[in-house]
Amino acid sequence: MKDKSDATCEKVHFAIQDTLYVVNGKWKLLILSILVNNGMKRFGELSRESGISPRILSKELHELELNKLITRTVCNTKPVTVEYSSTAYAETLKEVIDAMIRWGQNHRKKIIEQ
Amino acid sequence: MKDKSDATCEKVHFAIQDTLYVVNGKWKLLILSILVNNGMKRFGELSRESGISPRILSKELHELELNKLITRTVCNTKPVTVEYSSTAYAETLKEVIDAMIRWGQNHRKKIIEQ
DNA sequence: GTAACCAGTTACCGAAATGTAAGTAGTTAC
DNA sequence: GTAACTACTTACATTTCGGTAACTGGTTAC
Repeated sequence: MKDKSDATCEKVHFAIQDTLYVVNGKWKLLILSILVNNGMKRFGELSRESGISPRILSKELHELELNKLITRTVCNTKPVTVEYSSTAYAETLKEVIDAMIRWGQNHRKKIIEQ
Repeated sequence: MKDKSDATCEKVHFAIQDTLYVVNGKWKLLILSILVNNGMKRFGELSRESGISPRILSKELHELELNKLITRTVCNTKPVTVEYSSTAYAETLKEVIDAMIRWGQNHRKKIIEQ
């Protein structure tokens, strides 16, 4: 260790693992970025716009809801529609999402330049 | 879409997926955070401090090296030791790493409070 | 009554990620 | 020569992830 105590290192270790545990996989951060940046979406819209199949999307939305990152609202339309929105808590992930978007855009540039 | 064109949404989509592709899995961001925040580490140190088994650590380090995020230096010690360091390019990921550390620490607090 | 739309769910499958345990290879100390 | 240290690699098993296809259930329009 150069400049941090063992305990601090351990905290950092846990912190990263905790975050990864909540937003793991290929899709959760993408779904959140769509909802956080564009507001409410219906199930079908999310599926089409993200390219996620219904089975996976359904599972991911359940998990995000369990972690209080999105809300699910059933609307009294005919046929029924369901609206998914990001919660205020999900806004706290915006920092992570935006950092990843910026890095990905920059990385793509770097790769193309070569 | 509320405030963004389809093309912009698509770019955001790609950007997130690109980032996830480079730092996928349970371990890469943890390894990078250790190297970025604490400087050079040897193979054994990394394995012990992160709790990653040699097999996985070796694979992850190879992939990080391929993406120019770390460098591998063999030292003329007896027995030979190998030093891993983060590159300048890895520093550009610090924004993502630090955002994840902050979010994870805050999230853990939230969970414990309940 | 049959086709269509919405929001899923179920069954099944293959690939990828991760883990454990043991082994390799070079060097040093006793 | 045997044990111990370094840095891995190999073989194997298991778990998790993600994908396709088909199906359910409720409603509406024709």
